[in-house]
Amino acid sequence: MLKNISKVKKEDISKLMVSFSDPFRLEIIDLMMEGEVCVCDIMKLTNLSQSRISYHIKILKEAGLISDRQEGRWVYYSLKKEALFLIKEWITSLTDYSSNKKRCCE
Amino acid sequence: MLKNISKVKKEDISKLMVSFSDPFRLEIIDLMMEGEVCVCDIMKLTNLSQSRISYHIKILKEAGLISDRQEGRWVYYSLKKEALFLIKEWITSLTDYSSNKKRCCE
DNA sequence: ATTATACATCAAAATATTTTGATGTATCAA
DNA sequence: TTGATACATCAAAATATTTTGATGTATAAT
Repeated sequence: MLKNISKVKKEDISKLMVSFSDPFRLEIIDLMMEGEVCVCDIMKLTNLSQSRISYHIKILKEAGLISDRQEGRWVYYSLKKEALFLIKEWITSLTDYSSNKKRCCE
Repeated sequence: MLKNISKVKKEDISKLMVSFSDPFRLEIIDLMMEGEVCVCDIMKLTNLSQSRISYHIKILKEAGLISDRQEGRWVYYSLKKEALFLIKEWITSLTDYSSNKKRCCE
């Protein structure tokens, strides 16, 4: 059995994937595609409460998907390209290496 | 605001991402990279119980990540390349379009 | 100093997911 | 037709995640 073909660690992938597994987090990620956003931006553009947004932001941050930059009272969040590439690399290894092998005899 | 740049639907992505968000499902997916596996294979190669595996398989199937093929008493599961490519397309749109734009004035 | 803003954090409640063990169904072999 | 195997499904319990509303902290404006 070939296993762990990709160099990317499964625990890292799992955590990153959790980021994408919630529709509200996907919304937030979508907003971040435009560039930096603060919690107040997200509040304006979605109907999520402040603490709810902070909670999801925390998940994204702990997964390593976003970085933050404080400027006065504002904290600007943005997607980390390296994390995006890590996922891309992993999913590429999935598509590249996954075989169509049938069970037997063909 | 540019939004939903990728043609891929957010609900589809979210469901597919849920597939990857559990470490046991990642294990199962990993095994499927070799080709078709049945529940009994997964039982042998992991220490998960039969019903537990069936549960996770169901999640993967409902997300559209895997397909099944029955052969006598066995059901063989395998990754659907189309689903993998869908995810790849989506993550590519994320990396391609996400900007490094700072908040203002630069 | 006082007040307002931006956000984090907390504990409790609400909700969702996962696990377990039991039971059900279909296929096959004896 | 009886028994074994492979797997699905179910309900209950266990566990984890998410939401809410309140409170805390830092920054900045008055």
